[in-house]
Amino acid sequence: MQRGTFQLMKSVNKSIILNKIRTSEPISRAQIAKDTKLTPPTVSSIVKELIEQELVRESDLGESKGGRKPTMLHINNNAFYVVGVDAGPETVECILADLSGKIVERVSSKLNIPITNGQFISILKENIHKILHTSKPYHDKILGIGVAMHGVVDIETGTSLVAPNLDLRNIPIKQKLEEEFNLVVNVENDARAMALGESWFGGHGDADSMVAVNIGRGVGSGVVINGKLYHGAQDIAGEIGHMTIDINGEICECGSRGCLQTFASGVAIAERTRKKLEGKSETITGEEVYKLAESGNTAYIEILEETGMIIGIGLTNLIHLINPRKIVLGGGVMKSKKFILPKIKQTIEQRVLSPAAKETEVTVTKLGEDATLLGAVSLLLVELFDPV
Amino acid sequence: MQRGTFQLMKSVNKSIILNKIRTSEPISRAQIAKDTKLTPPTVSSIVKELIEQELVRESDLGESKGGRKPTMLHINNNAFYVVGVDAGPETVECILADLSGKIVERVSSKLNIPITNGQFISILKENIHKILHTSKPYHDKILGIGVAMHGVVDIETGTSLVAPNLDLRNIPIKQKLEEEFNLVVNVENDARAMALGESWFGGHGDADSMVAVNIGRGVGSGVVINGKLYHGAQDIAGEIGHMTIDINGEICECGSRGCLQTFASGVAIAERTRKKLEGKSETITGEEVYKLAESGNTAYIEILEETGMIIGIGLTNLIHLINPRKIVLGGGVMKSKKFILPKIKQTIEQRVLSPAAKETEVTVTKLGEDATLLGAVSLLLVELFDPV
DNA sequence: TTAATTTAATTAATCATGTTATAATATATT
DNA sequence: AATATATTATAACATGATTAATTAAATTAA
Repeated sequence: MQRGTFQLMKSVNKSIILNKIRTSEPISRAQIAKDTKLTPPTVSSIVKELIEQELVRESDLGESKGGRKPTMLHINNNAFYVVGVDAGPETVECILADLSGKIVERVSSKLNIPITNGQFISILKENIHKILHTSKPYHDKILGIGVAMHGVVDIETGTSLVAPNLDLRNIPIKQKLEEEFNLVVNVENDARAMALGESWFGGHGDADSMVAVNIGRGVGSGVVINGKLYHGAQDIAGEIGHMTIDINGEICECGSRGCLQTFASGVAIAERTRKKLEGKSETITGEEVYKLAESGNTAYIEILEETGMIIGIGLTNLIHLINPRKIVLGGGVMKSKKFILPKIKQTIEQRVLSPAAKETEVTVTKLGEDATLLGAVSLLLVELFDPV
Repeated sequence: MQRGTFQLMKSVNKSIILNKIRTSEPISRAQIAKDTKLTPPTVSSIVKELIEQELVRESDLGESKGGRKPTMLHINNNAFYVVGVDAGPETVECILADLSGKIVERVSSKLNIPITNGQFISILKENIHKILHTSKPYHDKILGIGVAMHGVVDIETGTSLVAPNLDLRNIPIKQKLEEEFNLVVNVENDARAMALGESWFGGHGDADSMVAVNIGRGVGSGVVINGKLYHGAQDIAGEIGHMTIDINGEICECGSRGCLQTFASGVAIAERTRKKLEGKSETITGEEVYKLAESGNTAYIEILEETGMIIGIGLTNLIHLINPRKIVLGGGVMKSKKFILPKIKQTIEQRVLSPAAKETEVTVTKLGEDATLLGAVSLLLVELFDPV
């Protein structure tokens, strides 16, 4: 357990002030003191340090409230930059972003499967080199590299233990990239990174807890409690995709029956459509189901609504167990939000036990395609803003 | 957020030391310093305070390891006492326990249903008065009253919002008892209290996370993370009983279909038995199923094994979402552990995704009948030992 | 205008509490 | 007996929050 030291005391306060500025800028020293209950001298001295570190800057004076005008404070978004990598099952995307999540550089590559561990690492390196090459002016301001990797990740060592879609195992991502770039590297599962990015950049104020669920090729989620990712004892907390909701259901790729993923993933929706509506040999994709529904075809609308209902059941189970303040949904399947989201909400409303918890806010991510990339970036920002 | 103050620093260290003594007594000051990384003077000065507060006492000298003999420290279990109340659906039990959980007084009453809010409060008061009457020597050492109440509880106000089996609502337990006894009163849901008691008294060392599941009349659970109960945003975290595991299952009393509770509770087991094995009019209780299984009747054994398998599916969902270090099972149904527990373990082993998480330790509570009562007691001990 | 009042921020003195260094004590080993 | 080592205590020091006083700049009242 963390000892009580002077450093602890200070870094707690520093983190409180920094986050206050981040979430409420522009804000004056006096206002920070009022809101955080810290005393004015404490706020002043810490702000002074933050300004010296260039993390915070002063701007023009604010409006007076019957006395001296306050000097307003802001985060200096250009103080530092972070490299964010989204290593998905088909592509590697790579960005350079500032502290506000503004993307200043972007490159990407397709992955040619099959691929070896070495080739995969090479592609990561190549992309990051490209980003660094085109962004020389920022070089001494780069905090590190955040990698959002699909599959199972060991966070301690930054190793991808299982990357199912690439059919790779035990890729020492952190080690190889730290060797190559001499920068701090944090690796995290992609759904979890997305959750952190959502909590960081999604404009959720200081919601104490949040779960972000990615519904696409698979179904994954990340749990954020008090601004930090909750991993659980063996790093599988939030593994919602293989939650059994139908003990007699279809067999899942994991070997069990009736996992949420066998109903809700893009592939599963397509499959269900085929069974219900088309001849067995017919092929249809999730995307096409959405388009047909969008064009007003009620049979396809029903399929999507049913999907929403089932996702709602899964989320009700999640609410009953984790009871987060907010749930944020993302991923390809949520492109059909028009049909799916209302049913999800309705199902939760009907099924959640406690009247208070029925209010759990369920929304679709506003970060769109870049949610995971920004999540990768936030893997490093958390260390800067919440070092405790 | 908690500010960084000198008090914080100190209470963090105090709590570290107190818990170290609690979990490792007898232990010397020097050993505490080594184990906790605190410096010897810090340990000495805090221990001095703890001895002055009578929370800690010195005993005889320990064995020398080549130098001065260490003076060993212990928790002074008789320094304080706590009243613990288990307000179940049929009875009210009430104990006085010391800091080690040793029960020194015990009384209980049957509840005659129907009952009013006023009558219920009266019975609580009556029981607590009895306990206090027979334990006068301890009076000035009583820390407070912990109440484990079945149903939905608002922890802030200490109000029982819904007590389904008594058919009562909005009972202001905390307020009424604080008025009557002028002692601190903490109220908590019974399954959660049991979880805290298990983590406190169950000999789990310092497992970082634990879920205790009560399977009896209903199915409930409590989640303990870092020694503290995790409540979630609206106090329903751990509500495992109404987790849907069969979207096409039987209708549950909550209105949904296929909740875990419709398979695993004592009543549900009896019902399933009737459907499978007996004529419709036949009545059999969960207890009888166990006895018949115990006597070697394979049909009944199968029913219990099936129950174990289903509970295993529910727990697998829980592991995937919360991923606790340990799961502890209690409640009436676990009397059939001989038949149920192996199947639970087997199911988890088969279904959990990550090899590491398959190792999640699943055990039956060692606290037995008193788990919930000791949980009620621990509601106050947490404040004493972990004030941060 | 000028003086009084209010709000903002800084400075200096103080206090709480952990850390470092040293001393005191008791025991085991040689 | 001499030396080394473990345990605990004490004194001097360092860190960083807090309190109180001070300066600064604006608004409001006279």
